[in-house]
Amino acid sequence: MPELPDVQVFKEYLDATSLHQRIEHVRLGDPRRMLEGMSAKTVRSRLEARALESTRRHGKHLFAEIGGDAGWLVLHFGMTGGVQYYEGNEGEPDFTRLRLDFHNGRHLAFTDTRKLGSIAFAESVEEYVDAKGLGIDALDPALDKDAFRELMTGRAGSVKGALMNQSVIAGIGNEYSDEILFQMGLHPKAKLADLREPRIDELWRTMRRVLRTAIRARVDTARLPRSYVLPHRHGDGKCPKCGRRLERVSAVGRSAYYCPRHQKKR
DNA sequence: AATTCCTCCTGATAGC
DNA sequence: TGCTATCAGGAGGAAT
Repeated sequence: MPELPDVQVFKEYLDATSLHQRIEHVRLGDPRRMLEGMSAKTVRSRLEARALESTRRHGKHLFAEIGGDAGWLVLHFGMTGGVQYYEGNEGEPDFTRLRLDFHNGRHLAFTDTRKLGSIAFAESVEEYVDAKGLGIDALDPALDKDAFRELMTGRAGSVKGALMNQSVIAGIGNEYSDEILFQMGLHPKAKLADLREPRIDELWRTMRRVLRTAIRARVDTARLPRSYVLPHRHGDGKCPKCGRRLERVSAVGRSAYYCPRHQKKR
C-alpha cells in the first residue's frame, strides 16, 4: 500500500515534525523479523542521544539522516506501515514497532500492523540503494524520456510487471500501476513489446503525472481528479468514465482492477 | 528473464 | 457467538 506517493507524504511529515530533536530513548514493539537480524540494542545505540537531521526518499524507502555522521535510518513500510508524531500524553498508537522519544516530550512512532515492513541502517542512501539492487526512483529528474525508453526497451513481459519491478524503477506498486494503466487505456496484461515508441513516451508522461498528482492530493482519494480509478479500486467499484463495473484479474501475482471497455491489450 | 507460487504477518469481512 | 476461509498486496526466494 505505501507506494512512492505515500512515502513522499511520510517524508514531508517527518520534515515538518521530527527533525533536530534529541532522541532521549528508543523503544521497539515486537518488531520480530523487521530488524533483519539486528538486535534491539543495536537499534537503540544507533539512535539514542542523537537527532534526525534530514530525510530522503528512494522509491518506497524513507531515509532519515542521523546527526553526528552516524549514517541513516532506513524505513520500509510494507503494506501497513506508517508514521505518527504525537504528544506524550496521547498514548502510543497501536502496532508501534519503533518509537523515538524526543527531548521535548513528543514521540515519533513507526507503526506496522502486519510487520511486512523493515527497519535498517545504512552508511549512505546510495550504498543502501545499491546493496538492495533498487532501480532509479520513478520521479528522479534523471529518469527523463530517453532514460525511460531505454529501460523499457528489449524487455519481455507485461507493462505492469515492468512498472512494479523495483529493480527497474523504484516506487510503483500494485495500486499506482493500476492507475497508470487505466490512464493509458492499457489492460493489466498488456505486453511491453506491443507498445511503439510514442506509447512508451506517453507511459513515461502518465507515470510521472499520476505520481505527482497523488502527492499533490496528499494521497487522499477524495482529492484525486474525477477521472482517476484509484478511489473505485475495490470489489464493486465502477469505471469513472462509463460507470461499468470494474473487473479483477490476477496479473504479476496481484489483483489488478480494470475497465474492460477502456483498457485493451495493446 | 519473467511469472507463478509460497511465505511472512494481521485484521476485516463473508459464510456457515 | 465462534469458527473457518478469503482477501488485502510489499518483497524475497524457489520452482517453472
